[in-house]
Amino acid sequence: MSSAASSPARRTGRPRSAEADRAILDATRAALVELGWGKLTLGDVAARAGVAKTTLYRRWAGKSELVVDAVADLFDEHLELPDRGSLHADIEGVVLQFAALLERPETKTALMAVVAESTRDGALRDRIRSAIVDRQKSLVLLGRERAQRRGELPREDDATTASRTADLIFDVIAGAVVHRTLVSAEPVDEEWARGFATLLIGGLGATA
Amino acid sequence: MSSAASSPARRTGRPRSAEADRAILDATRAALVELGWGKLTLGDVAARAGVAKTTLYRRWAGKSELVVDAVADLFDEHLELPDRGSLHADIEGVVLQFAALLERPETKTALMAVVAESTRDGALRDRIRSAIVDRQKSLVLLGRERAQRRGELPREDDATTASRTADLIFDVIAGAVVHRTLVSAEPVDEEWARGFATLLIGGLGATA
DNA sequence: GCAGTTACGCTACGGCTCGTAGCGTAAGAG
DNA sequence: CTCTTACGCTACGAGCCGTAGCGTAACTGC
Repeated sequence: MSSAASSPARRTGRPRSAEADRAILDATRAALVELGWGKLTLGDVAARAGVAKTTLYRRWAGKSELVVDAVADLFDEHLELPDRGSLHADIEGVVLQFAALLERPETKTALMAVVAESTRDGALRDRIRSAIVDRQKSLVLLGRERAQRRGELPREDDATTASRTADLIFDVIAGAVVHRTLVSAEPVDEEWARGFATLLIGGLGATA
Repeated sequence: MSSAASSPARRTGRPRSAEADRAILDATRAALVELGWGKLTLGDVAARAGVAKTTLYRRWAGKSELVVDAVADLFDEHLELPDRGSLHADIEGVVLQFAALLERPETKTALMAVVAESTRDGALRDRIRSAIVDRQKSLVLLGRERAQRRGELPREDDATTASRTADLIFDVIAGAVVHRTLVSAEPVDEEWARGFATLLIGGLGATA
């Protein structure tokens, strides 16, 4: 999760302070809330964390990488999806789950910014994918599996098309929530989630 | 469109050079392609445009405002939707239309960045809405109207719920395309557009 | 204990971008 | 021909970036 390379056997020398890691990530989130992405500076984060600026640069290559890790923690803690009994209710569940994370000021201001940076930085894009996107996606896959067990969705025969439609559905769900929240700047409340789930399950005909 | 205030009667003094406006916006798009949002500097844009930096600052308050206007021009020129005869085909049309704009390097790197900034700047959000989002939305509304004339969609009785579902559909379409392009970083080709249109019209059941 | 290794805090620095001020000049309006 | 506004140019203080150098702290293995 952090930038620390996967060095399972670091035998010698002074170990890196895990406390400093926590302090830096906490400070990053706090600075995001107060200043937003644009005015956030690494010097300020270091000062808030009570850490030298050099320490911060020894662990993260830049602003983007740091912020990805900082918000990834939130996705770790707040993503779970209880079984609500039906496909419709489960979709409402994922939607409200995503929305709750996106409405935090930390994530709201940070996510689009790092995605924007990632259009020119493949490594950053991979980091975002593994730290954030894939964790959202797992919720969608979980919901589909449940629906298949309930008989609400047919079991896929071909693995390729199954994966392709799963990608499609994920882009539709996550995209709609993100667009509603950040572009339209309207709240994703229960009413909206209900309407969206109805649309997704039944299609345009079902909205009438 | 530009930052020039709506002063219909500017009677006296030297008029602002429209040519400079064009040069600046062209230079901004070129710089976006070469450098991306993050490394784009206003001084560089001014130099490319053959214009003094002060001239640029007299017209735009900052990077975000300038970039919004620069990419808004592209949305002006490239958004239209020929009647393809059916709702399904028209949806594919909007999707490919959006995607073609989003796949340009200028817009790809710029749109998410300004949206990110807009989360802390209401004026910027309004500017994005009127310059970009509303123009996309008009395509969706046009497609719905056509479908209603063809009898593929029912005419709405209540204006309030009609507007609400239109907003929903717009967020779903635009959000899915944006997410597919920028987050999943996969191409929006005709195959994807076909699958998406099928999903949107028929719902999850129709994908089987 | 003691040497070896790595992380930390601190200071300082060149380089870049920002956004503005001041000045003389260019271009239309009346 | 004068008034008014825009332009190009230069210069500037301010802030942030990312790194280097140094002495100190923490932990490991002999």
